[in-house]
Amino acid sequence: MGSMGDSAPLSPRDRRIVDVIRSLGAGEVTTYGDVADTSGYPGLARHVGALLAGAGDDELPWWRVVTASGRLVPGNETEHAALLRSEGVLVSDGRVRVAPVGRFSRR
DNA sequence: CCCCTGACTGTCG
DNA sequence: CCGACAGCCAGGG
Repeated sequence: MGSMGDSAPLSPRDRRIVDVIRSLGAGEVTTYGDVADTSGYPGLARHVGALLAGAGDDELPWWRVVTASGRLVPGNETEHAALLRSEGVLVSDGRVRVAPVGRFSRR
């Protein structure tokens, strides 16, 4: 087997999306659509979710990405909420209300 | 090439 | 505010 750090051969597009997600800082919450748009692929919000679903969370802060309405990952809301709260994000009823930084920060 | 699925999104009642 | 619906787009069978 190869050395450590080798991951699946992501396409340039997926690579770009992953890069954007990795650039998110603690307490910075954004949306699937925003990630897709920032990556340069508007309209691929669903693809972002599919990518996170199949990617390893070892180096990907998947918890900092939620739906446009603030909904957390279905089936994993408890863990998701815990991770967000540990970064200072206000989560209520399985949904992000306010985050220190990002799309859900105070307006 | 056709059909179905999905960690999405905006609109409508 | 929330559920139902339709639109959108890539991936897999």
